[in-house]
Amino acid sequence: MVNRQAAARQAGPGSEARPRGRGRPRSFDRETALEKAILAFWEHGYEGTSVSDLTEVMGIGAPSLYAAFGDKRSLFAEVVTAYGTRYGSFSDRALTEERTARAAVARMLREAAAEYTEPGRPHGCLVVHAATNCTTPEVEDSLRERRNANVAAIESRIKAGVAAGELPADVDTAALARHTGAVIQGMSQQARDGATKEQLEAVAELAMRVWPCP
Amino acid sequence: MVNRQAAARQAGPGSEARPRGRGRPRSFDRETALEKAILAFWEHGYEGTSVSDLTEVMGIGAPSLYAAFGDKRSLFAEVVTAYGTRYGSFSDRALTEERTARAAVARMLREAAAEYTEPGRPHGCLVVHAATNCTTPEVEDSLRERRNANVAAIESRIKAGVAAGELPADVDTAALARHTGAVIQGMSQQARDGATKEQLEAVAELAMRVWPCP
DNA sequence: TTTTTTCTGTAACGGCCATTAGGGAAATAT
DNA sequence: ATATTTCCCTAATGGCCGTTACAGAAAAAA
Repeated sequence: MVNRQAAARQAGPGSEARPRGRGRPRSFDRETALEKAILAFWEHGYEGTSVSDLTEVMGIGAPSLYAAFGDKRSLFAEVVTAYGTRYGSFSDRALTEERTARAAVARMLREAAAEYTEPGRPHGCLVVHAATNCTTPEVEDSLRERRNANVAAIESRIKAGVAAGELPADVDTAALARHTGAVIQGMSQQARDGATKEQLEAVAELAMRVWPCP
Repeated sequence: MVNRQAAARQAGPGSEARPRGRGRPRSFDRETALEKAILAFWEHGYEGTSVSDLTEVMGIGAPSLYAAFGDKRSLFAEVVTAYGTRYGSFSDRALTEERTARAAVARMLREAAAEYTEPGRPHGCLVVHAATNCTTPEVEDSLRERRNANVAAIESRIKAGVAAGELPADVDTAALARHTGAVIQGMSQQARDGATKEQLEAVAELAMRVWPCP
């Protein structure tokens, strides 16, 4: 019986290159299914997305899901990682590619305004919203650690800026970093609550006024 | 059978004064039970708190809960209202009691840092976190409306400040208000993620730098 | 072709969810 | 005292949860 598209036999790009096994190959593209799972978890959160929801949007049966991704927890873990590389990388890029700490943070905030309101996909940030009030503490903690790591990365970039002489030596790097993290997370919440790209860009621009004069 | 404390016969203070009915009075204090429900929903969110959890912390059976508060939805609605008056009123007080818009917002942010990290109770704001990724859209929307109403109240106070000549007439009141809302919501998230009162106060103080010089 | 391996679909598992029916207990009113 | 009203406890409801046994289909290897 072939009631679903039997496309992409060869295990889509980016999948762990299995040694071309002997049996029947899976009939769905793993990466495409993972993308659907990302969107579902992004929009409805970890507990708001049932396995039933997942099998529906991924277009596969429950046994196929468990065979390809393990249980719900490990699928979510993979989703979070893939989200980071596919949708959350703007943050790291801003921090590494800009010449000054100030420019890095300004770009990070400006791009967040666009990313969090991009049409055709869920608003806001998966890492901020997908595991709030989670019955499974490990899941909630995993995203909390990512958020705190993000703040730490911002502080580390700011410290580098201070070391480079861009900023006064007495600047409170920890407070500046936490402020940036709070603004980003607040922008994500605002995006979920209906704020537009332009409104968030105005917030981002305002937030940069806390920096010492350039 | 009397296995629970039979205190507070007279329907606690603040309860809707029933006409002193004829039958057996309820054996628990409604306000105390409601307070326990507030704490439970505050910490674990609407869907993260089961009716089973509620009956346990409230110290009553499920039928008593349904008789006294209606179903889970209406209990949550009452919880949100009571939370607003018992724990969330600092915001309105700051907006109405201070002489200038700037002082009002500064106090609001400063007090949020303390409220959101108060020991002995859940961190952060119930309105921000208790209905994220909710399977019941009405519940999620009800808190969203409260958040947006809060931003609107801030903007209204800022506009009054402009009208009073405290601020330049060309200030972007909407952006300033949304920025304040985003910072508060971000502070709430940071409090949930482990930030201390002092760290949040530093964020609040930084955030006030976006205001035009006083 | 036959054999072997893996995937897929059906259907079920126990467990927790929110909610409530029903009977007996408790307290007031008479 | 009895009658009346209301509450509380036990236990159950149907429904969805995440997960998996099982059987058969499909494709590769021999």
